[in-house]
Amino acid sequence: MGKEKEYRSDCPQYLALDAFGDRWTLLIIRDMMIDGKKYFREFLQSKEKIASNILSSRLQSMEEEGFIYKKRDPSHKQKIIYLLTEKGIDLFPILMENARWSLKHKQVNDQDRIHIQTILDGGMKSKQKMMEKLKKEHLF
Amino acid sequence: MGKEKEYRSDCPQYLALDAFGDRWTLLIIRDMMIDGKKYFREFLQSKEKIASNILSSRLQSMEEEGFIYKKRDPSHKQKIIYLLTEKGIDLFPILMENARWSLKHKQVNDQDRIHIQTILDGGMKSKQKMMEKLKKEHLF
DNA sequence: TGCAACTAGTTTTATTTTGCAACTAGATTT
DNA sequence: AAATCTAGTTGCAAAATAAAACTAGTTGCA
Repeated sequence: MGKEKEYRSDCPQYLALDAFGDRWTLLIIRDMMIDGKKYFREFLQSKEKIASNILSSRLQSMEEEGFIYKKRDPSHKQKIIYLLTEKGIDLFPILMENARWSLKHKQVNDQDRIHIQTILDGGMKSKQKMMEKLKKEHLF
Repeated sequence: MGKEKEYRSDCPQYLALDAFGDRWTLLIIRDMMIDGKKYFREFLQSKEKIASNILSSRLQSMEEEGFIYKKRDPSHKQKIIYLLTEKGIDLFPILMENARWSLKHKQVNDQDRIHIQTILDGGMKSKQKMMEKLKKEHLF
């Protein structure tokens, strides 16, 4: 991992998008944060139907970027558990702002609308609570 | 524009990323919101050096999505002014959360760091003020 | 007035990313 | 023992982005 990544600029926006601005990263983070998914097979089953080669590639990049880490499942030799790092958990506010925007401008399904609205209605307190919860579940 | 866009899911995250999750949209929005750019040539000159065919294509998509609109420049028959709609201005909080994340996790240039930190330090009030300013500048 | 520089693109070709579907070797379940 | 599961891998196709050259018209300036 001696390869230094090349950047087109050092602007905050560019650096953020460079880290997680591909088509799938935030969707995988959502699967982990909102739906509690942690296995490769579970991510494959999301509604958006990511291809396995793309999932494999994204998970690797996300690990290299420091958003997630891998753990063996003690109950099954083949199963890998994917967990969020603190850096990954720090993406939660971005997911929330994305969701807020969608609630205002898109036709969102009712279940998600209620769930997201509940978190948003709780303000900063609610957001921090969710993040603390994620830390408890993911950081060992 | 009778073509109904197809969606892989109705999840808020997916709908948001479908609308602005490509490689360039938020960078162009940044150019408009943060750097006050409004002409094609100006966008071409950003540090990330977008290709003109990509810029042309993205601007069209952004207009179709309802983020921006075009206006003739009264002083020059060829010049087109690109302006943000309210829907586009509603992307500002997302840019701010992206920037916050970068300030924490990436090596951001000092000038941007100071500017972004100032806005973030002002909390909700500061954010709303920026958005009101954008509305005054862009909505006619 | 004529030419250079400018305007928002457009075109062509190349590269990268994503998509689709089938496959793999090993582990677990029936 | 065979079927099903695990996290991938592979090969090819489609879509998005990248790079560089080009275009027709407008403006500025000598």
